[in-house]
Amino acid sequence: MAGLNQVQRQTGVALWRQIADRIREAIGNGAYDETGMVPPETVLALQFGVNRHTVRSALAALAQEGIVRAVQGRGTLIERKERLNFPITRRTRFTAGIGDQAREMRSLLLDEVTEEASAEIARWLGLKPGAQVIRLETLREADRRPVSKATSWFPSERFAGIGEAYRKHESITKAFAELGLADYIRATTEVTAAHADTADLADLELTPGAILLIAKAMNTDLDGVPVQYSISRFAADRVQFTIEN
Amino acid sequence: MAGLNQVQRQTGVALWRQIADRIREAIGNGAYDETGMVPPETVLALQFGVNRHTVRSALAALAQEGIVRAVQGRGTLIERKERLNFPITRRTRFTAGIGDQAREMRSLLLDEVTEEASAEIARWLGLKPGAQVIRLETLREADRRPVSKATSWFPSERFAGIGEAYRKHESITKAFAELGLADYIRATTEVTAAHADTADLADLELTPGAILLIAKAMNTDLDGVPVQYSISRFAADRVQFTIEN
DNA sequence: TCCAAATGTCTATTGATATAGACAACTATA
DNA sequence: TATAGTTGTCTATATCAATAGACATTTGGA
Repeated sequence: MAGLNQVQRQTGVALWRQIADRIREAIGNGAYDETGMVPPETVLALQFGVNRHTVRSALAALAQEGIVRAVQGRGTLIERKERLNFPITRRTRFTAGIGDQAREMRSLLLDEVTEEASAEIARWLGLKPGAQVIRLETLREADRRPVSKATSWFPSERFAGIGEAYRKHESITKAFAELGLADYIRATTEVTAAHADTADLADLELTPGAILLIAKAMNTDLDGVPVQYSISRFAADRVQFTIEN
Repeated sequence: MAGLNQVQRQTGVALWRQIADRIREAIGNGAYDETGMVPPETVLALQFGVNRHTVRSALAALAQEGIVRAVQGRGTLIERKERLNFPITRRTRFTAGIGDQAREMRSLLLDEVTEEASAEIARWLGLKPGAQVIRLETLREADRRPVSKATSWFPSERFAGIGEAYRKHESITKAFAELGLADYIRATTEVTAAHADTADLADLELTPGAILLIAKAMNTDLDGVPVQYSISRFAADRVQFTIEN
């Protein structure tokens, strides 16, 4: 519980938002698991050193997100807490990696575009700048809650029709298989964190100030030839990455 | 440059702070590298759709952080942009990993405590709960800028005196070597992201709302016996992790 | 030397944020 | 069926955040 009662003033971040962020994280970390409830508003106000109304603003925001539900006379109940574990290995696959952590996994194809590779994409895929690549915009959900949004690039020639295959199977692995690539390997992953921009806020159903874990990944076939480069943006309060060496 | 002009109102995060965060990130991503300057205030105000005074608040905050410096009549110069790359492999070592990305690396020992292992720490280190462990609190700096703050636990019996050794060498690797452990391996790393709490804000010289990349790591000796468990908190706008498989 | 372009400063006004206090409404339980 | 404990609602006030406009000051180049 220590470290929870820390908020700062005049920083451009409203107190109610700082408090909402702290409570959301505390819930995710399993504090309050014994009671299944958030402490009373008066107690939280005392802990954070703010007025009860300020705490109420924070709880209202969390209720809006569906994380808690206030019941007059009883208290504020915790509705949902989840943090998926996403292992990163040579054999990283999104759907299989989530496995039984969610009952229902969905992968939606938002957009498919054939375009010329930028310098960066060409470098990652080992192509000449300006070579044709297929770009897929995808959204992944676990139990109907958006988990990540990804942009993926594929060499156009080798993987023509991957968009259609992905839409059908809702899986990169199966789409690759349909196009004759039976196996592939995660070569590199770069992880950073940043604030969500407006588009991500909307697609991932987040609130401003929310954090994204960003994974830039390159997959190769068994011969080491790049087959996919992707930039995935994960809602940081819903996932963690695990790297096993 | 796309996606830069996105701010939201009435979210508990002041516009000037949202704008400051976006500009800081844009600088880190190498936008503005051609000129070495941030666009004029009037241009930024137009891009973000806010008043020029609001942009000035954002730039004032960045100037306070030492990232930009405004010069009347000329413009706003970029003073500093850095994002260290931190590779995560079986042979992950902090100091060697940063390598030549910084001229000067420092590792400070803030605190050393011998305590009983919590259930979680005992599990990670393969000890019985309540076994004696040594906890080190450390702060790492690159070119005098704090990069990460870490809490590490070691089996007390095997690594008595590691605090002193670390203080002397400013390196876990060298401290291990002095205590007879010539080599070790990074077994697992868990990566999450969260908002910085007050203690981290102070130690890492961040502003509220700042993001941390959090790496929970376990190192073993060559026989697979755990030798260290650590929780490191990195300033997200100063680092990225790279996982090579 | 002048002028365009940029940052610096000031005043005024509006809306969002935070505090303060009082009381109503509801729940569970003694 | 009281009553303690909790959330819900209302009013009032002070401070911060954002907009708006005007003008000063500095720089660099035509």
